[in-house]
Amino acid sequence: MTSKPPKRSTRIQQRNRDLIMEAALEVFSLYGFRGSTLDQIAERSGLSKPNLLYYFKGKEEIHRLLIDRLLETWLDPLREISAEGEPASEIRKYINRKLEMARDYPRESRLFANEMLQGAPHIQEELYDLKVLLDEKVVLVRNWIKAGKLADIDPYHLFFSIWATTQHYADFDAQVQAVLDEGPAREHRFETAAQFLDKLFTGGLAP
Amino acid sequence: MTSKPPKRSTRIQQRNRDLIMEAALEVFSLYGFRGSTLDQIAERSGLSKPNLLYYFKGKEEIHRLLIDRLLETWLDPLREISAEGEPASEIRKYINRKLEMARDYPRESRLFANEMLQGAPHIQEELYDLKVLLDEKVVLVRNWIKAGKLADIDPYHLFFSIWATTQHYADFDAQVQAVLDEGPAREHRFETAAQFLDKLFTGGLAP
DNA sequence: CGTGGAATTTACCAAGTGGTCAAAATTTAT
DNA sequence: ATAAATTTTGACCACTTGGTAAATTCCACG
Repeated sequence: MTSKPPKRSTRIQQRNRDLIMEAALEVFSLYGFRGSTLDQIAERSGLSKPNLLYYFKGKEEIHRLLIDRLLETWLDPLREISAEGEPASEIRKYINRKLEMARDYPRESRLFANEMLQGAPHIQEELYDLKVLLDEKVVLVRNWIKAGKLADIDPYHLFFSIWATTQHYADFDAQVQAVLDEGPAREHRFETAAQFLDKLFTGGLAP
Repeated sequence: MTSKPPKRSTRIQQRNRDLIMEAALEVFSLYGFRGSTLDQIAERSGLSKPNLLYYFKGKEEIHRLLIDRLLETWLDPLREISAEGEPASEIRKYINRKLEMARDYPRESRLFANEMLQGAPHIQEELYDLKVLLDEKVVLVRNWIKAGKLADIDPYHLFFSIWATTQHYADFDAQVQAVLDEGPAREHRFETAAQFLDKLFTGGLAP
């Protein structure tokens, strides 16, 4: 009955868990769950395979923890959309934050995309949480529309289009880079994208 | 030196090759190249694994043929954008065709997405062909802008946004369906999407 | 028919896979 | 320093993987 002391994790545990998660993110985001191997993760992390499995129960657990960690921060920008702000600027802010995330965390975006492509087998619950939060914001947008502050568009598809256009720069980066000439066009693609999306949505959402 | 007669393929060959390609599309589009197995493809096609390999040299060849076939038709809508037509309606037509393809050929879209997520390792050449064609259309759009028929936006990113928003409904269908309430909203998602995208781009591209 | 090529199956690899286990090495606390 | 706890490794294992070879069945044709 005596519960053992909290057993706080040591420095080594912290470091190695981080190393593994980092390597796993790299691998899973590239090949998806089924296409990734523990050997790849082991090599990238600099640890041996049995050593990985000393820190995590198995491949599934590593993947699940990655997805959990991802979803935690993924929805932050959506949460921050505020009913108080000016509609146009709230949406612009949201687009910009999403675009920054695509730029700064492309692997997380690809991990998510991989999961979606496979039909989201591991995150049905989390998708429900997303729905609840989204429904809230949809009401908010509907009110903006009713108040004549936004064009009369379908809010769900508005969010779809924002997700699609911003995450595209992470998920399809290979295509984006292949198509843009090397040099400034390629290098400043995120700035140009920000400008373009700003114009597109500003014009497209004006009442 | 005597070249053998053309050796036209039999009915059985035709049928089985089709069966295999169909099954392979299903599997590859879900799991990507590394995550898919010949056994899965064999099972789905109703043939035995050695029988698959009687018709194709190996996993790589099947995948490559699928990608080749995909790219052949993938660019058709882009090719059809005409300098003669009205800018706004040409772009609207393009968006609608792309959306129809996402609806009718979601597996092809996901196959492409999988390839992109992994950095497009197998289709660097084809991406160059895409770039050539796209550059052509970019000039066209630039002329429309110069003529004052379109807002002054970056044409490359315009195409990125069209690709992203339309393919989203195939690639992220799991998310789209999870978020939309079951019933008409979910069932008519492509019609609603068409309406939304029409408004978004019409408004966003008006000069 | 029956026979020669086409199609299919059976029985296999060798390499790669996720995972286990006990022993060895190392770190930590006393 | 040394015992205890933690960390790491090497040797494995059962199963899956892409692929092969030979034997067998099927089938169109004279």
